[in-house]
Amino acid sequence: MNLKARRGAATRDQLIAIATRLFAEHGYEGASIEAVLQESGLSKGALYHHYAGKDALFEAVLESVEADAGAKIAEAVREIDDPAEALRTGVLTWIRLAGDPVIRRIVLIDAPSVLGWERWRALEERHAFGMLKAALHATGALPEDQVDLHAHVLLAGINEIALLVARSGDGGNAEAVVGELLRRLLRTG
Amino acid sequence: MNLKARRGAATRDQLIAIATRLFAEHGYEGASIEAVLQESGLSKGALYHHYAGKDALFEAVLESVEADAGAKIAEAVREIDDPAEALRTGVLTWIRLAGDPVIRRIVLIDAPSVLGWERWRALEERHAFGMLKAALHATGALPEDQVDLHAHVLLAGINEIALLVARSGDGGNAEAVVGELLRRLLRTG
DNA sequence: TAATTTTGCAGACCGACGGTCGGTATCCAA
DNA sequence: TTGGATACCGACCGTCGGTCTGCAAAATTA
Repeated sequence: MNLKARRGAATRDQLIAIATRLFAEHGYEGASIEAVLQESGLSKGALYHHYAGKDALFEAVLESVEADAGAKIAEAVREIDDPAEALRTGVLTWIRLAGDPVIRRIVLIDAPSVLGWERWRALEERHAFGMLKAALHATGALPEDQVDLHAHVLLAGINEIALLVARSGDGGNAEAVVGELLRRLLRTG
Repeated sequence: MNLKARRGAATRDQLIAIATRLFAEHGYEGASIEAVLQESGLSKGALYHHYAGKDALFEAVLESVEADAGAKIAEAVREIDDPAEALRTGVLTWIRLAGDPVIRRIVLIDAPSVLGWERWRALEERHAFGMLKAALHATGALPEDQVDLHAHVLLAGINEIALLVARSGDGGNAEAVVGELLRRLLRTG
């Protein structure tokens, strides 16, 4: 079970790569399965052998995109010891990554609508949201039972800022704004 | 120009009402134009005479839903003099309204994906976001040039809370959380 | 090595859907 | 009265997501 498995994995990778591009460019609705097949040179049978449907393909794309972003953030934070500083850097990295339409369109805009809020939340729990919660927890600035809620509010605010930054191109200002936002939300008082 | 105009308006109202229900129940993708026509007893010609396409119908639905919510919030705040208290009440009313799937699914989940972020923002500016900005401004708690940004972050956080409340059903806790959130975000320091 | 099963993939086919278009009836305005 | 605009009808079309049968090659078993 090796040659065939490798071929299958390669096919999946190819489909994910192409679908990621098309979903980011045209949105979920605007990107057609047939376009993915045409670009990949594969057949419908191949795609539906690996993915149950268009939404499953989208979910796989989302998973891959988030995993990628997560790795980059982990890398950016790797050598930072101070939890508060790590949190700040991680958030700013995330905002910078959201400059890429792949993140913006797929993760921030289309995902909740395509997967439904519940499935979307479950997936986020394993990625951006999970990381943020862990980082928040590490700072120790919040009571244990408030971490989850604050993470929600904070992530929502961060994502909104990311969209604003992407639109205005004013990346420089984001730093100050995020710093201020964190200070306000984390102040235990 | 009266009987015809009235008939047209009535037809539009009917389409909006039915489409609102179906969009809320099945989401934008899951709700078919044909289902709307079947329930209304109208023809395709009628619908496409009034609306340019499915997304235009959705936008009209969204407009109507937001206008409705806006009116309810305005009503809830009408006799409150203290701006800070009005802000708090308005926000809590909005969260309560988001208990309705019509608001949740259409406004909070599907809208950005269907309209695209830009068109969505422009529409929000005339409704929830506009009201919030005005309310924030009235409190005088923020420097003029920070109102817009804070309104974005605040609305994003509020909407997230609304979704959480809707899921957990824990409406009682929302009050305290929102109060705390407002206090933190508006504290000028 | 031979037989059998499983896996990866092909592509014809289908129903549903969003959207178009020519046509008709009714109302209003000149 | 008549010309044009408005509201609406419904047949038709292309596209899209999804299904199904079939097949060759690899893996497994005998």
